[in-house]
Amino acid sequence: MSANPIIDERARRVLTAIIETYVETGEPVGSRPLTKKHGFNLSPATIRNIMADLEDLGLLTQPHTSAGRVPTEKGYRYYVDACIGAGDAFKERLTEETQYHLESVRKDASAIVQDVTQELSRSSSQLSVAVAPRFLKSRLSRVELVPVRGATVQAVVISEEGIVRNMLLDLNEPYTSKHLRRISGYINRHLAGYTVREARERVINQVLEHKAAYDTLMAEAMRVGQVIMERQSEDRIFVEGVSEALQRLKFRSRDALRDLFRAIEDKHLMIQVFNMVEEMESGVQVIIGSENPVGEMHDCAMVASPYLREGRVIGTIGVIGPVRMHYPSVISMVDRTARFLTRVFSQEEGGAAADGHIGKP
Amino acid sequence: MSANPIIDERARRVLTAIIETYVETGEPVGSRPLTKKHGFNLSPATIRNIMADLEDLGLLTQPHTSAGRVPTEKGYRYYVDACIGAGDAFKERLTEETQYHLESVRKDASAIVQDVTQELSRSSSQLSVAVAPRFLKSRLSRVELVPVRGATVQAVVISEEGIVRNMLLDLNEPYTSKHLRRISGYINRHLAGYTVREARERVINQVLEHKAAYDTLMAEAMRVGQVIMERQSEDRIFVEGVSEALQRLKFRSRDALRDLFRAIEDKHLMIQVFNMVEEMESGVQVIIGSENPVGEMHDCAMVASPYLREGRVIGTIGVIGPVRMHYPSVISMVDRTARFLTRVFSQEEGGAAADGHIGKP
DNA sequence: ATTAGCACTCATTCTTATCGAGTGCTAAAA
DNA sequence: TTTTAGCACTCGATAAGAATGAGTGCTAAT
Repeated sequence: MSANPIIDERARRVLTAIIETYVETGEPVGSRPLTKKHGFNLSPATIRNIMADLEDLGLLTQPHTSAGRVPTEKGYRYYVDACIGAGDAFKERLTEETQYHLESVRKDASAIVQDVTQELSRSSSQLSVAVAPRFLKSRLSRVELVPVRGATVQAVVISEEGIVRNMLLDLNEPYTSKHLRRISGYINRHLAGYTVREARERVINQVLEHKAAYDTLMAEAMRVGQVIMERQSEDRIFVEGVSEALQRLKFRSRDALRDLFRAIEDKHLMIQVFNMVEEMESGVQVIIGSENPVGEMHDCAMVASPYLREGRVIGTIGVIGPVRMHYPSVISMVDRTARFLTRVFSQEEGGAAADGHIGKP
Repeated sequence: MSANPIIDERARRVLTAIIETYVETGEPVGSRPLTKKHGFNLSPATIRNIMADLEDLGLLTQPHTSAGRVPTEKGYRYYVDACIGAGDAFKERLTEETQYHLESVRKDASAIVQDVTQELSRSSSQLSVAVAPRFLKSRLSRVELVPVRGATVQAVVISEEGIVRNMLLDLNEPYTSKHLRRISGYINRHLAGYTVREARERVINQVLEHKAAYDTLMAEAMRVGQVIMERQSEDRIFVEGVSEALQRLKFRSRDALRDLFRAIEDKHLMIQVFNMVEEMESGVQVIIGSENPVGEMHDCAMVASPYLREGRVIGTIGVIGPVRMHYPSVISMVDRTARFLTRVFSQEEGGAAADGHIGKP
């Protein structure tokens, strides 16, 4: 990860300096100004030679013959991989605020992620996106059915970690409370303790076994169980900080910007990207420009990290920003944020999944 | 509403023609092209005279001395008030699709509004916003408490219309299911049948009466009731169609665009605007440019309409677009959409508030 | 009351010239 | 062998001028 052997230390320092001043100014950086600002003990001419080498390696380009140098995507990639020291001065700042916001009012799992996403967008001044925790690997603890009216019931689904999801669903016919308890009883008996994935299989087996449903309630229970399982695995995506994004993301054309948002609004595309991040598994991932599988996102970079519960990935959070962004600080913020979510979802004491602390006066 | 006496019929026709071609082309419209396209039996010179009159009235301007005319905000206002016939050819189109989408999968109240907002954004190709139904005037039917873990419970709140809301909350201490039933029993006994507003008062009175809470459960119940009431009145705002908006909303500066989104992301400001719409009460409202109380929205227009349940306003839905927008069609779409929501929330049969029809194969 | 004609205005577009930051290359210095 | 100084060259960006043409206002004729 650290020492990339292609170029020597000096060239690396130059590359870093170029990228960092380019990120700052947004303008192609020339050799003379670079020597002024940075304390290299080298003349512009020497810098130019190094620049030429870096250009041969494909890490820099010139927009036109007589302009300064601009980093290429490959250049950013190299910079991110090899030039950013692990320990930087950007690590403070985030956590206190975030924690503060979360501690003050308790939320359910999705709301926590949404809040944190918003927080991340604010602190990074960037568009921020996340997928809500998925409970595919979470173990079901209990299901309660609350009659609403007619054949409609509200299902309250609780995982072993005390994470709650709600869904409205229609039964085949109105049942009495007593019958509803029977139905949820069936479900709890057969599915409690299993992950959503396992439970789904069990439901299917049960349905097959009891094809000629000997008990209407049992059949209803199985059907309800199935719907619940299907809904459980649905993904929910949060997008926060549109206004921040508008400020930062300068695009070739306005249409490109619109296409980006179209892509972001398209669940499937985002899921695709998030999956990519999760497959890597090793903390913060940086996806630069055309590395992104989604074409509409070729003009921007994404910094994202999965967050875990008990060692398993349950979701992803990250930011989308211009390729020309301040990676060290953003990477650090995303890392912190993902770790924070991991901590929240892993801590055992029940508070993490509650919404609405009744204030004691 | 219809006949505004300031200008005569012919001038009105000219104004309408100018605004409509301007909306179409986006360029100042001159006298000669206007006579070509439209079948006025008048020469350019005459049109110019009429234009000059309209300019004196403040309904038109010229960007510079020798350009065509452009409508002023006042011009749009006059056009909207006096020139748009009530019946137009734009009334078809929306309803079928929307209904289709809603009928296929059932949702809870907020989700319905969110879906419809998205639909409105798509069909109008505009940024679309809405406030979720507020139940301040809705009557409470029942509250159920489902234990989650420890002292955390999930409250399922059901209104008399079968509309459901969920919230997690922490009790003072863990209670058994039996005790929880007692607590919800108290709440249901004291608050069922009252509107949120009335219930809130009752809670306060109850608390005062039983200051030296003779029953812990009772005290807990009252506290829970209070929290539920407070949460019930919270507003939730939906914003859909950012990508559409980016396409349409051309702004003086990009900063102005960002400011607009900042304003939209600011709940309080949006609520302020929505309140304005609701106070008018008479169907679709058009807020043009600087008529908007929110400064950041001076560069765009908003077309919005409250939606009702049983004659009472419970929320608002609308679109935000450029001042230069095709008002007749947008007004019609917003109107249709609001009426649709009104119908959905007013229809008695229980389906409208259900989420998750269990498909019969 | 309407229209034709004409002089005038002024944003837009195109051309041309200038400027200057920055490079590459070569030859000298270290 | 590496670094530096010097110089010619490139090319975007800016500015100034000239031509274009759509559109108006005004006046006089219909």
